[in-house]
Amino acid sequence: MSKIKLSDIAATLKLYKATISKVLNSYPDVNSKTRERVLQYVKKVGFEPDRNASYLRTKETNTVALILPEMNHDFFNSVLAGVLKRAQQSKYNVFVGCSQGSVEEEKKLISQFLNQNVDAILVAVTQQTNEFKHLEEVQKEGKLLVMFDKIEKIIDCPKIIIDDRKAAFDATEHLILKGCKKILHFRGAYSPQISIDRYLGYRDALEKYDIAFDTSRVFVCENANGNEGYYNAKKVLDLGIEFDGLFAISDLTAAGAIKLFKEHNIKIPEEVAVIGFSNWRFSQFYFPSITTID
Amino acid sequence: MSKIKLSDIAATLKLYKATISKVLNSYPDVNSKTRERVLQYVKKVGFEPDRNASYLRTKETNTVALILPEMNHDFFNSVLAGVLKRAQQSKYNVFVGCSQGSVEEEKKLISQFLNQNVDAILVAVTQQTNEFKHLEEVQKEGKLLVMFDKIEKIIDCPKIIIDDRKAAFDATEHLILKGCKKILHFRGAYSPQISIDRYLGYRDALEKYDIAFDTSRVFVCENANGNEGYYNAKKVLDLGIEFDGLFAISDLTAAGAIKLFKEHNIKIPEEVAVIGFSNWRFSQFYFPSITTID
DNA sequence: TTTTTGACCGAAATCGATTTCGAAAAACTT
DNA sequence: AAGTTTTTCGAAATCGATTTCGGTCAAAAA
Repeated sequence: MSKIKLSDIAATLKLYKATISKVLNSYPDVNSKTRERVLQYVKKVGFEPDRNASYLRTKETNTVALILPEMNHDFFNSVLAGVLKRAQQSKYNVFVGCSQGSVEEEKKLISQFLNQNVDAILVAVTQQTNEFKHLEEVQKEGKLLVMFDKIEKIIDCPKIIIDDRKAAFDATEHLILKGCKKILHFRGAYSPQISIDRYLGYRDALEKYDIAFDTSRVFVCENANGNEGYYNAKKVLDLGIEFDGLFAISDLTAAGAIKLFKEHNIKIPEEVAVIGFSNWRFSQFYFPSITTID
Repeated sequence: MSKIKLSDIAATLKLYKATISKVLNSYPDVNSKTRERVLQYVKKVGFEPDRNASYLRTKETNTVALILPEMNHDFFNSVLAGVLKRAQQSKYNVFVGCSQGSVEEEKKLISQFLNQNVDAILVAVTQQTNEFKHLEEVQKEGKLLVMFDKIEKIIDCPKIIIDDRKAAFDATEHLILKGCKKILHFRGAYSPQISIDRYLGYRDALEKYDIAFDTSRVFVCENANGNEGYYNAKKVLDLGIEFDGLFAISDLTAAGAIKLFKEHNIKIPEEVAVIGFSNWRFSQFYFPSITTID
């Protein structure tokens, strides 16, 4: 039971397929009466031109690709949900790929998507991405490239990021206004722009309120996960470092730290106020709720 | 800068494009020497046939579509991650769609994906899906249909589900073995098979250990979200119902309930042991950790 | 009445691959 | 050496749409 096609319609309407196509693509050179006749019949049988066939002439597929560095991450999940919703409204279809933090996978995905002739590629590059040939390739083939979250400044294309420095400043200021003086910072890895910016925002806030910056209060969480939060919190206690606040690079890191604090009967937020980053959905079900940057 | 194509390769190698194509599709009627020559050159320039063009003759697109009823849900997220990973290994590309719990969206998505000529559609139907024409349409067009999680028994196709009844039995049994006698059950809506099965598993366990089943200990969470867990827990307290355990339809529901219990200084797990369902990743960072069914 | 214009539609080329079929060349039989 | 089979490759059709271009016919202009 194969699908109905342009020539079938042309045959039953005693027209040529070119005419049908012209109606569907609103060319002017077709009589309004036959136009109506075609439109009615097309609607009746629910015909839609085969997208893959159309591509050959138009070079448009009405598809976009979204490449995420990881799954099971509320931020990327929200992005995905948003992209899907918007695409659906415009009858676009969305390919999704996960690079799993690997540049090699990222390259493979981009190459595959280009081969599939997507109209655009939206990508949040991995932490490790330090070459750009595969990204430039997208533009060379005349496809739209859009970067978000983790970006490459070298590439000239639309980019979507948040003002991490400002947000981190706000988060730290929030703790300061609550009375914290000795604020820990669990930062991300050294190279990504986002962890640098959040670190700088943290320092900006300390500076504004004349709080001395103390290197020993900053800990690195390479992957910004829960375990790192847990173990860095343990390190803080082991080292006997004084603290009354914590600004963590992510909610997951914050949650890990909170878990350890609770195990040591450290009261939150009385003894230590904690703020995370990203508003992962589950935050609201902590008790006490984690404060977070949305 | 347009992509290299079959005829370009044929031209430089002084062969006809048919021959190149035959090499790539391992037809037997091509001399092993010219085969080598072609393969080498193809590898050198990194040529891959245009998938959309190939489709016209082969009717295969090397794409599949995955339709999820909701985003931001760890189970579906894991499914997505798994599908993407497996697809990537086989050089398949994956379209993703979200029906947002609406049958209409589900229909639109299926129609769009069929129009895009995907090779297969994997779908977890919505709660509300009660007609099947759009699902049968997939099979009518000769595409593979696979259902998972929420399924329709009427449709004859591969289906992937977990043994909810057994899992719920195990969860409840776990609580009983910990000493619980008055176990609450926050169940899902009435109609979906999964919430029925989990409810039955709960009763199976009570029966096995000769614990009287008490209707008043069962509460319905239509959407199995955190708020419902919270408010049903409040209802339990307001009604003065005795309890020492809770088996919740989902971890989110469990988390909501735990939040309320903590607000009332009810100790977990000393006064009430809680078990959820699904092993959402964040569970492990609760303190105490939520017990859950993976 | 003849010519010109413009509206409308069809014939055919085209996109980039795949696949069938037939021809030429090589290899093998008698 | 003539006939037969096999190997190897090219010519052309094909998939389902889009798009260009030219032809027909009626209406308007001369």
